[in-house]
Amino acid sequence: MTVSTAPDARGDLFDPACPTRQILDRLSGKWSSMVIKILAEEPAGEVRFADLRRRVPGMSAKMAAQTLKELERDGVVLRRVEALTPPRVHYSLTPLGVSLDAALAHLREWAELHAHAVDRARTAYDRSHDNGGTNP
Amino acid sequence: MTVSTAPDARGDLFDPACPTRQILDRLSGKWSSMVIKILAEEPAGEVRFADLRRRVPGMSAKMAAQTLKELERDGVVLRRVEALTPPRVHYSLTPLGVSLDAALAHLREWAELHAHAVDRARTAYDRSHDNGGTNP
DNA sequence: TCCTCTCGGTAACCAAAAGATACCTTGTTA
DNA sequence: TAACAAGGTATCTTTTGGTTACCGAGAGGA
Repeated sequence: MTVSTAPDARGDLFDPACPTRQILDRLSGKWSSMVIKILAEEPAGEVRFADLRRRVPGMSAKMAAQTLKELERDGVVLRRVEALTPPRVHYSLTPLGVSLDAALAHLREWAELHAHAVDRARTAYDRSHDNGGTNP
Repeated sequence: MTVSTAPDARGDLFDPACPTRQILDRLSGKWSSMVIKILAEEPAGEVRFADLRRRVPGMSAKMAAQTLKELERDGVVLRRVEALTPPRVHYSLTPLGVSLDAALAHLREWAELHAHAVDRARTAYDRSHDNGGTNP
């Protein structure tokens, strides 16, 4: 069951047949896709908390914890705790997470391929709309 | 802080100047992907403003206008105005937009395929973390 | 011994952005 | 007169992300 007919549970989910919104909502976080990419690129598969933070410059501890918690809740990331005295926490992608990264890779590819086109379109739009020359 | 003036930010997703990140940021809007999907699925190719709003329940007029403007600026959406007395505005995907929709389709496919898995993971997580388990 | 640092977070507070709601325009039609 | 068409603007609230401080244990240096 994907929906429990609760329109006001999380804003307004209108189309139950379109889970794209929910998935993109997860991905819409500032750090989610980056964390997924880091975990996907790790040869050992596992990355420790502080290590992850070092690899994503600018991500605060709070955002790291929050992002990882969300991804763990979605079943995309696995959290493994070593109960040592300084507790070590390792994060890795689940198989689900690996497949998500593969899907995400298509979007990354598109972005890299068409970044220049988007940039050109933006420049042209700004020039023609934002009093670029027809306003003495 | 972070080195934001990296010349080869094109391959570095973790640089804010990376175009891939900007694209993903643009898509992270609440309505962008939905609008793209609506436009992509339209057989006639063009959708009118009020028509689009009717197909996306919950999207306010302001957000519709704002989202469409952003997408138009990115060169993904084309805006055609019929200068009638009640002005008719038609929106359609550009070829760039069509290719973006194709990339997005992979993510949609993933979402539809794994929506139940994500949902299950969430339920399990909530049950074991929130208050379902052992709460001392 | 004391001071500090590390690790994996959490809690409180704060700024900014996103989004929603309400009201406005302009001209025609019912 | 009201409604519709396609928005614009203004204000409000919610969400998001960032900063700082803190915890509780262990380890290292002075």
